[in-house]
Amino acid sequence: MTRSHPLPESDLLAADAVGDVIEHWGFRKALGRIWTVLYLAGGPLSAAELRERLQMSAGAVSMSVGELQRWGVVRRVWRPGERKEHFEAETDFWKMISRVIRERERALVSSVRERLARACELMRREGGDPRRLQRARKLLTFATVAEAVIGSFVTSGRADFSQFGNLLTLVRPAGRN
Amino acid sequence: MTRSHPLPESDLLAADAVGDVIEHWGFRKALGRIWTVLYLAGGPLSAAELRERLQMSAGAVSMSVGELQRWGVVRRVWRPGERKEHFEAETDFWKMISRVIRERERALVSSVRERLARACELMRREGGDPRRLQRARKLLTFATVAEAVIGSFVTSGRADFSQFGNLLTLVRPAGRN
DNA sequence: TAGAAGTTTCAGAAATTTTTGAAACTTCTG
DNA sequence: CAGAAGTTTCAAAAATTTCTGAAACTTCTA
Repeated sequence: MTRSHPLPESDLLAADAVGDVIEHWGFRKALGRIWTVLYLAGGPLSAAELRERLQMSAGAVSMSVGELQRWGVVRRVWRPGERKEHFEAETDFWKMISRVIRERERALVSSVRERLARACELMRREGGDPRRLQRARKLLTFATVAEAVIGSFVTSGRADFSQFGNLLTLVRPAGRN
Repeated sequence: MTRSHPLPESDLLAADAVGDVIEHWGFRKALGRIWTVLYLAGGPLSAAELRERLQMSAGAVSMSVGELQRWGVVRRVWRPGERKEHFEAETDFWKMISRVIRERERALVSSVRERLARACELMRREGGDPRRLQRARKLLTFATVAEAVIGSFVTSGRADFSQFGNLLTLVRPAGRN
């Protein structure tokens, strides 16, 4: 049985900070806190330990580690002789970030691009003010560029966007830099 | 009085797509829809027109355009002879994006960096497993790099991250790419 | 294989966010 | 200056998200 283990202040601070980042990325704050506690722990913890340290219900821990696993951010590990499941944090930041971008950001931007394309097509057929269509096309171009940038970011494994400089400029009005 | 003007399907499609992007960035979906309607309209619209086209309450329109103005994404324009206020969309994508990043993303990452630094400091004093401190420091390094990258992005006006390649690598484990 | 240990599920509770609608307020006009 | 037109504010309602806790389920052990 696990001894009581009131998370030290320093861990709380870090976990909460990471929680904010993760929330900003559209996940539940709890996911970020759990990952951080596992990461700082340096080794696998059981669901019960997480529960205890983060004061969550059994259900919340179960759902959260489930989601974290689906995102490849936490792994389930088997400890010989232990009855409980244990969980450990993925430590490769790049792996985690690129996966989220690949699966989520990409899906969003591609869906947006598709819908904008459909909107342009509709407008074209409807006829009417050509400048309106022009503006819609500008939105579409932007989405297309964004998609390309994200794709390159994910596949190159590098945060080097310079090759897209001209495309980005394309979208911006003439002036400035 | 404004004639009824049921937003064409194409506009709805586009507005909703942009709404999703904006929601992803942590704003209300309605803000994205309003901006898009204004953007596609190509010229100023009154609150009543927005209200009508987007089927929102007077209060919601007022609050939304207020927020959009605070973010510099929509401007209030005065039309001589008109009693109503009118609003028009900012059209410089870069201006809008960089401002949001400057004011919001930056605030987040800097707050996170500060808190992580505080957590490291606490850990150092508390003593205990030095590897734990090491891990916390790694988080801090990452936040510091992220802050630098964002800063450069905003000030250079360019999506060129290449100069940070080595720093990013610093944070990643040895292997790969 | 009975039962203990551990985990997942999910309906409802709680918390949070967003919207409404109407009153208060402001600004114009005759 | 009275009142009409337009806008903002904000408390309460509605919608949405997240969490809880207990029952159902699974897996291991004796």
